[in-house]
Amino acid sequence: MEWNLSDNRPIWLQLKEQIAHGIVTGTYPTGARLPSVRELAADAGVNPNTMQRALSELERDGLCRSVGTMGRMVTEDTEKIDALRRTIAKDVVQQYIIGMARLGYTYADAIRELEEYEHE
Amino acid sequence: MEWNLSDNRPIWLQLKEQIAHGIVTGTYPTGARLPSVRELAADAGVNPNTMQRALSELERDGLCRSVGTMGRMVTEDTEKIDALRRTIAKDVVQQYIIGMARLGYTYADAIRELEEYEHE
Amino acid sequence: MEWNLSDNRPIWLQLKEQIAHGIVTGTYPTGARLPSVRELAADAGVNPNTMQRALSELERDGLCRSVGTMGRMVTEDTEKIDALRRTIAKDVVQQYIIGMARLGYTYADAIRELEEYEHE
Amino acid sequence: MEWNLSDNRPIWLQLKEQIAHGIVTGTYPTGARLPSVRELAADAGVNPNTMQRALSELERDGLCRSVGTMGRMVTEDTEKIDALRRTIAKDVVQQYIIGMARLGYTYADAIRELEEYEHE
DNA sequence: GTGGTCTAGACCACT
DNA sequence: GTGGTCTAGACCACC
Repeated sequence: MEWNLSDNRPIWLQLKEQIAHGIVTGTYPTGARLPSVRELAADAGVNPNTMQRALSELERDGLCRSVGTMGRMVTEDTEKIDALRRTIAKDVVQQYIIGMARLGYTYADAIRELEEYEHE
Repeated sequence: MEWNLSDNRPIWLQLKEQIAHGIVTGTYPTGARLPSVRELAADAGVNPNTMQRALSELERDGLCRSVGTMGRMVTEDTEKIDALRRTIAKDVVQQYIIGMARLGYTYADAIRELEEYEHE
Repeated sequence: MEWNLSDNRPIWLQLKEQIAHGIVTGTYPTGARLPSVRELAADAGVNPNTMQRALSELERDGLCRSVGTMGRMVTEDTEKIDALRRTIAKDVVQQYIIGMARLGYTYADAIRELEEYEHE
Repeated sequence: MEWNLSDNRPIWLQLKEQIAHGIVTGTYPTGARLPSVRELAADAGVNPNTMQRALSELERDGLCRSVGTMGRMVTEDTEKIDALRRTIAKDVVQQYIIGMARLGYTYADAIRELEEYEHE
């Protein structure tokens, strides 16, 4: 997994978001075992405690669960994962609108540019 | 200015892009003086040589020009800036499509989601 | 405040419960300022991080909120506090039933003993 | 046996109460041999002298007796044990009333809550 | 000074 | 080995 951490926002939050993204995109498939806290932490180059927090929050949202000494499993509740997908998509849409707005494009402009993209 | 540097692409390129973005969005208005290389480098936390390269490339694209001891000025060629705006917008559009595709959305889905966003 | 910590259960959980109890019983009145994390931690004889966690969880439940540099305030949502009171009461009732059951008393016995208590 | 010692009351008293509780609930059955003072003290993590005091008081109440080199035996006087059961039950009842009172419940409230518990 | 976050390192219980 | 918890100590942003 590729980790992209900027400061100015809590690292654990960014980790959580990126793991959630990985769950939705299939990096961590439904029902699969997640790497251990220590593995993930080493991979991302953060302290295990920080990664632990990210995973705890993820678990609180019902996206994974710990299975004792077996590690953590991605939830098998596909409805929950779909809900997450929609939430992330909403955010992508909003970021697109904001990005275009910063360039001086209105909401209508943003739609038009997107539609015109096909014809190229 | 807020610098957001990831490490898997050339730093100077990312710097160039972000300064270009600043020119388009008005952080560095048409005809205004850019901060010095050393200032920018210190602000971004990079080596002045790296920032120098970013600015040289920017100058090569005609988006700014050195005026001897006065530092660098943003171009006053609004047509050039508009072209840059359109280029960046194209990239934003493409990134949006890619982002949605990673979530499993087709091009048509991406348009629909964008159109539905207004109704919320 | 009197802290009563047993091991074999997470300390942060016990801290949270006891602060919640304090909110319901008026030790920390509605809308009042809570002592700082460091004060509470020193008072309870635990690490500030542990107390921090207890308070974060309390905040997540909407029972208090941080007000930047002003510290934490107990919520003013009396309905929420009443709900907490009912939750704690339920637990007290259950503990009573369990306690009596361990002594060999049935549920009906437990009620009878309670009713007879008045006549003494 | 699980020992739960708080520090604002004499340790020996708490030990005595908990052993008495164990006699009533069957952890130490009627007529059975109690563990040695040293065993009990080690288990509870207290000084043997403290445990010795707890057991002496218990013996003074007639709930157990030393049998020379054989250690201590729980009394076989079931009437005495039943009396103890009633005494402890009275205390449980009182603690329940106090606990509910701290939450703002009257004696009548405490009875009502207990009766309503069944219907859930 | 406040809350919040992060790191480092330790301990424990355990499908 | 795993997750979970706890401690110690540090840094930051905000007033």
